[in-house]
Amino acid sequence: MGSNKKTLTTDSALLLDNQLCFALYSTSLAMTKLYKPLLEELGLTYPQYLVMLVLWEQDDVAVSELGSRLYLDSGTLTPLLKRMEAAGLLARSRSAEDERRVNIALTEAGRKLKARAARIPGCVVRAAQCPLPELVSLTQQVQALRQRLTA
Amino acid sequence: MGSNKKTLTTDSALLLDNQLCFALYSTSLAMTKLYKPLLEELGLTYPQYLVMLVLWEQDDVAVSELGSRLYLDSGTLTPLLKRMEAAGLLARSRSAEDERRVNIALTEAGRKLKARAARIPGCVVRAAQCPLPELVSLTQQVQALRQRLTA
DNA sequence: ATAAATTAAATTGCACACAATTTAATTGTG
DNA sequence: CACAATTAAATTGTGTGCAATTTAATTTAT
Repeated sequence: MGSNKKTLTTDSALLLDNQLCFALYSTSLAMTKLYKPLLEELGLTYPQYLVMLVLWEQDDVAVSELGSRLYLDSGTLTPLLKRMEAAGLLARSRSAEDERRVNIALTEAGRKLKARAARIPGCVVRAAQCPLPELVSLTQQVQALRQRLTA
Repeated sequence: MGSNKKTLTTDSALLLDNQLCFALYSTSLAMTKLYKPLLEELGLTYPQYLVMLVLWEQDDVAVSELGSRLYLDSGTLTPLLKRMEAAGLLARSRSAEDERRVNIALTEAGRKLKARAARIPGCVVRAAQCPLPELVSLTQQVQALRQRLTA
């Protein structure tokens, strides 16, 4: 009985649909697909949109600052920011005080894009077909989990 | 006042930390990083581990079946499965009944790997520092969201 | 029965993610 | 002051994800 129970437990722990990690992974990818057509109108990919969210909150930040807000490293951000610079959304410039740092600042076109992005959150909430309080609660639970995982 | 309220609402809707999508995205990436050292011992990447979870539940499935279980397409799965075949974990073979299909079957080494993977869920739950019932509840909420998004 | 439509994988091309390394600048220590 | 340690970006290489297309097999409709 004892070993039988252990086997059952082990098996159920390896079931795909019992995995929180897979729920997060597949739902995050589904979210990205939902954003895709909305962001295509703005000429942004989903990670680029995240960069814009940071910059619309606080312009002129270092790459490392973007990285700590988004949990991404320079290996991801450097090429991504170069593409966004080529698209005319932002400018990359070495900091004068600390030559190691590269500051990222929105261009006028980048700032203006915020107005066109304003409708996106509403579209997403509608697609989620879920009461706003539940979405807020779910967001907080997932953030709390992230905090424990990155601690 | 009316336009002021609208502006405030729009702004808060674009705050990074109010985005469920970003919570899911960043937490999913954090989860993947948590798995990385555990899976490295087994010679698996995280998406490859997901393939193994499916195959340990049901061996000998078509690529399309894997895709619908994992919400991934052949563009992702084909090269991934070729790497797993090269690693000796599974075999790819054209179906006799339907020559369009490619069946994926575990090798003996692939089946045996399940025993070594058995300890992984426990490690992850421990790292999440979260009561099991809460993890189960969160999993179900995220799955429900995925269902609404993919509907 | 056969042409058109559909389906299943594979392929191609692009954009992430990230570990590991490199380069360059700054900080800390004796 | 010199020099080791640290820090910030960039680079390199591997492995996803996915849209769009291609190839080949099967199904459907006529």
